Amino acid sequence: MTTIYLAEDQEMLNSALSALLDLEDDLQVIGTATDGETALKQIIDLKPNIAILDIEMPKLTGLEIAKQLRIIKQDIKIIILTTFAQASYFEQAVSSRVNAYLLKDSPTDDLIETIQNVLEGKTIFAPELVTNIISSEKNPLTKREIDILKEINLGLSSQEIAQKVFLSDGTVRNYISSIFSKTGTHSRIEALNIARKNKWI
Amino acid sequence: MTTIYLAEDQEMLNSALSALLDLEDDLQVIGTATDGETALKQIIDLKPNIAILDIEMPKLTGLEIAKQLRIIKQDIKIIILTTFAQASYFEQAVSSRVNAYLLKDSPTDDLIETIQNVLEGKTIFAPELVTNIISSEKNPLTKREIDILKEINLGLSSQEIAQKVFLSDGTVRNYISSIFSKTGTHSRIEALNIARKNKWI
DNA sequence: GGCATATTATGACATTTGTCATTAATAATC
DNA sequence: GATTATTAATGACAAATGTCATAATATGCC
Repeated sequence: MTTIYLAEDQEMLNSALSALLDLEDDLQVIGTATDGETALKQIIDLKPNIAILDIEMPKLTGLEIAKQLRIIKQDIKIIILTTFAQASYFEQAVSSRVNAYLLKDSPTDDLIETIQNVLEGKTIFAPELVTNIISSEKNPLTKREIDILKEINLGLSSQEIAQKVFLSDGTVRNYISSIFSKTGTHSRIEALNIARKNKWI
Repeated sequence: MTTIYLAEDQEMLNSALSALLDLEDDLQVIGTATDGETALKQIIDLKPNIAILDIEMPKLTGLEIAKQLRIIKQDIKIIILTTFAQASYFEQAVSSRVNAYLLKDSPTDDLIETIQNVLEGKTIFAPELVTNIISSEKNPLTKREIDILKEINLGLSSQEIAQKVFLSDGTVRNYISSIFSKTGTHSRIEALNIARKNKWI
């Protein structure tokens, strides 16, 4: 009997998947969570054979959970299940030696098949990934620039940002200018659009 | 035997739910789709007792499907299943005499219970709706203003917008000024944030 | 030790943005 | 028929934004 832990923040999908997986007579879902923190604690506690992890969850992402589990060298197969074919996510998954990376854009049969394959020691990456991958540039912005871009995102003016982060108005404007040249843009909104597309903010 | 049609664009949830519903011995899923257009056609064709519809789908939203089905007076129970507790969605659902409105933030048991209740003629609205509803103001912007706001969203400058929509630069700036006063803001990014929150763009 | 990068700052400048008053032609509504 | 809302425009002005040159300090790296 293979034990499974499922972390997925959308309750409907969470309960539907756990019910379905439980129906397979060689699989048993021994726990589920809708946030990352609970998931990590319980996975360490319950020691399932397999963890199926969503990426975007409250408190802790699935990728961070995977990283932690590899650090403490827990013997577990990890399947990442996500909406996003984002290159940066994919790279993080590879570097955490995840056993499979599957898109929610696939049917449940694929998930069950993936579970079987992973159990046999195979590493599975969804074929759609190769074609649909959204290759985001690696972030060229410094910490300060990212901070300022986040304030821009809230709609603050240069002076408001200056006050909030304790810088001079001129300095803030210089940083913004630098953000523009690094993103190849000339306005706040363009820069925000690029940063959002690449998940820099 | 109750026949069900399921329209949900996320394949994983789509297949998980149809498998689960099919397990109930008084329910039968007679078709599913991942886009609204196909869904509407097949619902008219297959005449299921119940349609479970996601709102945000390609080509046609679940709410538009509901509206169409009411116009042609097809005898069908409609359950809207969505992530969003958006007041505007809710109102549209009510005006299309939808039989239930359920959040994906609920477990599958709730969905099955809702199906039973709807069959008995009850109208069900998720209790979380009442507490979590995101009350978006009704859109005070004119068509022209919305058009211009969409261009702003792309990061265009006043002049670029002027060229694109064949207006003078000054006129564009006047419209933007008007958008600000209607949204109670003083900058493009603030206005965009408000418009996004309220789903005006 | 030296080089590159990040952080912070100032001053100056052109351009853009946002505001306001004012005008005018169409619809749409009462 | 009068009133209101929408669309469109101009001119003028203050404020904000974006660009550039220049410079100082701090930190990490070869």
